[in-house]
Amino acid sequence: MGSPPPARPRLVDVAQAAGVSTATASLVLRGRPGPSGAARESVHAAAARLGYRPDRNASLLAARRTHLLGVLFDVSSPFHAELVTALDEAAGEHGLDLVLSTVTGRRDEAGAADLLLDFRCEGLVILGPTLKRSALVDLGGRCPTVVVGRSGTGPVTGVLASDRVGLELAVDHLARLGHRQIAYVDGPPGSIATARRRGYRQAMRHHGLDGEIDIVAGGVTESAGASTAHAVLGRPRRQRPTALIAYNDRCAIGARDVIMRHGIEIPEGLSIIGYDDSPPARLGTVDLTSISQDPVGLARATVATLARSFDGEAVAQGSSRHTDVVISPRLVIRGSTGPVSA
Amino acid sequence: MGSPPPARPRLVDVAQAAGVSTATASLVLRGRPGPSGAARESVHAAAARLGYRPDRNASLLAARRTHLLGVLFDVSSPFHAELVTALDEAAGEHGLDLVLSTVTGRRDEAGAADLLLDFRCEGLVILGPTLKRSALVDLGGRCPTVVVGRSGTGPVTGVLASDRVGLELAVDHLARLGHRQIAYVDGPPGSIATARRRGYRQAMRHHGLDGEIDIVAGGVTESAGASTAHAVLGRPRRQRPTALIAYNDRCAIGARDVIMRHGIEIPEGLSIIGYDDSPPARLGTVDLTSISQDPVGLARATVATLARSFDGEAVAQGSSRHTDVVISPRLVIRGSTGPVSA
DNA sequence: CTGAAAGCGCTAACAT
DNA sequence: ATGTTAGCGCTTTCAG
Repeated sequence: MGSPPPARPRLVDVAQAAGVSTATASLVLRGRPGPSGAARESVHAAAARLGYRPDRNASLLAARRTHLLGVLFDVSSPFHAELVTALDEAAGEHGLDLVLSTVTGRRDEAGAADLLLDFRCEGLVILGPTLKRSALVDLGGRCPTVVVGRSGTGPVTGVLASDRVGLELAVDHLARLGHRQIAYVDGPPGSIATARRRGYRQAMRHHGLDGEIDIVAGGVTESAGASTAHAVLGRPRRQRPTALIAYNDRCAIGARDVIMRHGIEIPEGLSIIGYDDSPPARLGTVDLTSISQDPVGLARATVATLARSFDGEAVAQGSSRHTDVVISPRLVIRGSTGPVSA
Repeated sequence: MGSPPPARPRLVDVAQAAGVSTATASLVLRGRPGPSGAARESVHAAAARLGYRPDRNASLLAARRTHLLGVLFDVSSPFHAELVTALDEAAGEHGLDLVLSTVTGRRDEAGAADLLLDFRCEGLVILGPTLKRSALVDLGGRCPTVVVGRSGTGPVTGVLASDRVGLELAVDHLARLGHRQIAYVDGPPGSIATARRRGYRQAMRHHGLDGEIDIVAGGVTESAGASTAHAVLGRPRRQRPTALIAYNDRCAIGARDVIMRHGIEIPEGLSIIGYDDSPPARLGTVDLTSISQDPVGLARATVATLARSFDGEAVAQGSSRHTDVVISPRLVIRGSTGPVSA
């Protein structure tokens, strides 16, 4: 199982071994200017020899800087997984580390956030749309906070990919392939679904397809998508769309399943576009064209926003409505979309 | 975005407001015996009034106890997600909290583990089989360590679900349904696949089905499963199995896809069992019978093992081979298995 | 350029 | 039962 902690070497030990004071050793190890040549070498040598690793907790207690970003996420979300990975990378470029916290049976979102605060994070990243607005504002009041994937409120900045642009990309792509009867499979009640639905309408109008606007009930899950597909396939032939844009990949995949079992080929008989570019969409067997929210872009923007807030001066807490950072999503073209059949 | 940290109240502040010493306040806040009645009340009141939250770092620096369990996991694994959730719950029951660390572009497994050690975790939980044996042994030497899902080595205890029992459950279930031609879809090279393959053989023999043992090449991914299915469907009818047990769910799902597209009904035409009871297996549209490694059971055993190691005396570092805790997996019956067709 | 010394916020002996 | 006093391991003035 493992031995009890075998007394880690401390800074004093390194200093002693290097024949300098702890002050000098500390400076050297953090690459601070001051100590020179001889000192640096012997300290580094000693540290390496002893296998020294600074005690993070002691450092931060003394320095009042933790270099920690707290991330509140949902372990079971693949999208969050990608974001976390990207955030870690981005954080690294700013000399920051991540502390992860997740909602579990014993801890709701507020509790998970408190845990992060207890670690004295310098910034908070909230993934996902489930935290209550009031809780968000509260967090924002205690610590620089960014919420990813939705608009910010009050002191909290939102970092998100534009749903309007996302749907524009999807509709453009399909229109270019000759589709006109492009239906949109709606999501669950909420601001994200609203934005996407609106984006769909707008994009259709841009293409002069006002008359073809066709919004069908859907949802978040595979089975919601399956129901939607049944509904659509139940229509008379002429009224069936030639392409479907779904609220998200899961919903698209559920629909795809039913459609294929109906003997309709994809994309020959029907084109499908999902949203999120999630791992299942990328499977060879699924191969779903999808809108990517560009997790790497979101992560970079998030960390940059946060870093700016503690490096520089406090961010202008301007009008409570325009504190968002909006990036563009990307269209990932795969095999589920093709030219409309003659 | 959020305000700069508004000077958290410290223990002194609480003590002062309550009119007691920091020592008393400290004891009260941690629910330690000593202070009584009057003191307790006023301290709690003061703490609540000031919104006091102890500084975790300072506490642990002083107490040399972090009450932290470090967990090294793969963010993109749904199975790990379940384990993390269950671990958190189990940790809570022992008064412990989790620190999560994951492999990313900038940090390999060793780096992620170092990060955990930097947080002064009292115990380490390694999920997943990818950490090198030598690295594992190294970690085990520095901190009580448990590896979940595979056998331990040297000082590291393994906590795992028995693959032998798992395959027994699967074969039993199918045999009870009348199946005899039960094929096993093999996994990738490695100890897990070896154990499952062996379990399959053994279970078949138990049922007197030695002659039916049928191991086909497979893999980890959906597309591996798809290839396997193609191979099996390419056989002459008589030689086709009536049931398939796959190395894991992903592989099972890939196979299922191909089989269904071949016009074969599941389970009427063929029964399928997966392994891991992963979220996709539970989808209504997939509904895959699967072997669950019982994440909750694994988590409980893991935390208990670790907790024992720092509460009690050092664990007997017995023979380096028998340091495993093995639990029983569970069979989760869904719609992908049924009686063999007459 | 380097060392001595004073904390960071808390806990734990040791006194009282 | 409560208060006083050292530290935990590090950073950081401030002298030398």
